[in-house]
Amino acid sequence: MHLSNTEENYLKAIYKIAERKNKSASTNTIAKYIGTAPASVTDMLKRLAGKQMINYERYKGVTLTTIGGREATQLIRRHRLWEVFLASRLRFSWEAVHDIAEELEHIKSEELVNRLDAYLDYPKFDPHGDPIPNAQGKFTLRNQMSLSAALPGNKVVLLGVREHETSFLEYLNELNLGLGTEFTIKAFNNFDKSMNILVDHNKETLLSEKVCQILLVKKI
Amino acid sequence: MHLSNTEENYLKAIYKIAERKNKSASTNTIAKYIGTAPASVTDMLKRLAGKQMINYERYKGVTLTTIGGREATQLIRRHRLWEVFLASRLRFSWEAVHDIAEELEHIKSEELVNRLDAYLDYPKFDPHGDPIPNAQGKFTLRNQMSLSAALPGNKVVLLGVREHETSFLEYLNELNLGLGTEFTIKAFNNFDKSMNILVDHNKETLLSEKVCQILLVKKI
DNA sequence: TTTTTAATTTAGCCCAATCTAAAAATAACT
DNA sequence: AGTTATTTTTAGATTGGGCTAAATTAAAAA
Repeated sequence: MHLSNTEENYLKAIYKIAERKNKSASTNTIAKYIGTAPASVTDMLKRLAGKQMINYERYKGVTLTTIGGREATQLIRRHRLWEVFLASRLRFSWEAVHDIAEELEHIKSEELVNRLDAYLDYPKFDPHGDPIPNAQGKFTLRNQMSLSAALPGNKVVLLGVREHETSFLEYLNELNLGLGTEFTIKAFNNFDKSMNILVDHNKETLLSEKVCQILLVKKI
Repeated sequence: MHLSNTEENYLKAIYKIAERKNKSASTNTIAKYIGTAPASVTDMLKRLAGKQMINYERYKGVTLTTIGGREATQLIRRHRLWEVFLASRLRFSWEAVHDIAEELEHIKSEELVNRLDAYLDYPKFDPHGDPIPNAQGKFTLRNQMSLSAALPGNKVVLLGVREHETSFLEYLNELNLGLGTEFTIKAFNNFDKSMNILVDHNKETLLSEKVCQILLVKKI
């Protein structure tokens, strides 16, 4: 089944929304995610339903069908593999890879993505710590939790981020926080749910609640 | 100036036609090259003229403007660099790289193409022997001639091919002819302008006039 | 339960890129 | 030069992907 770039982007959006909210994706949510008018989303949902990619019933929100889910997973696989290529081979910084991979992910060649996978040595995680599905669509799971769930005194390592926006990643760079960075939680501030952490032995940093929720860590 | 993939393809077509025929490209020629109806070409030519990419006058054929030519050259640069990547890094065969590079060439990022160039060590020629323009758009020139111009007794090396179609390249593979292959011209057959060549010391091969015109060689 | 608000869909329009059929301009022949 | 053939352009339609404004349905509040 041939899908246009736009159709693929809708499937990815539906997949990600469902993943986050853990339920069917609504027209409005999709519109906000893609950045289009809700009316345009309705049109596209009808098309995707016609191609058996989603389960669509008027006013009820949508879910991916089996083949729709497979398409979305493969798209994510391509996106994240290209991110690894851009970061590890072309030396792009982690905040630069996302936008370029948004274009590269639409290149249509099974052979290409599998050869790229092999060339990169079958990486399991992308430069933001997100798992890369294998050719069968299976994700590698890992012990990780939101930083919000960690406690003062815990020593943790940063495994991933839930937000890929350039400005956010640049902010983390300024704080010397990158994948693999280890730090200690010095204090939890109950009134605003912010945290004080110690990264380099030399300076203590304040992280807002929002940032704590975005960071994925593991206790060490 | 933003150009759509389609607009870029038209510029590339005009560039290649002008290169071959050494004059302005006609509507019909472009239509045949792109594979669309002449009427569609006329529409597009008006749009490209509006964007100052071509010099267009009704019924007169078109030529690229300075900026149109620069766009075309950069597109060719991207195409050929991706071909090198696919062949040298991902181990694709020379007949497989063209179609995938047709998609990759449209990825819009100056930074990407320049980093790719560096990663590949600034290659000067692609897997079909075509020269790769540098970041300034300059092509590397080389002493080469069509095999048709070589004479019996000459020993030559294959430097390039003027035709990238999969089936043609597969045909060359069967004849053990690849870039860098050395062979001797045993005979020129005047009645049909075909040639007998000797590749591996073991077997003599007949090449038709058409094939001889397509192959680019250098005397050794 | 009725009313108000919010979400969703329909209706009608636009632009890019294509098409076919018909008209117009140029080129080729006799 | 005049007629025919070819090339190119115009006219009008179609499809994908989008829009706004208005209508409809579902959800929330009174």
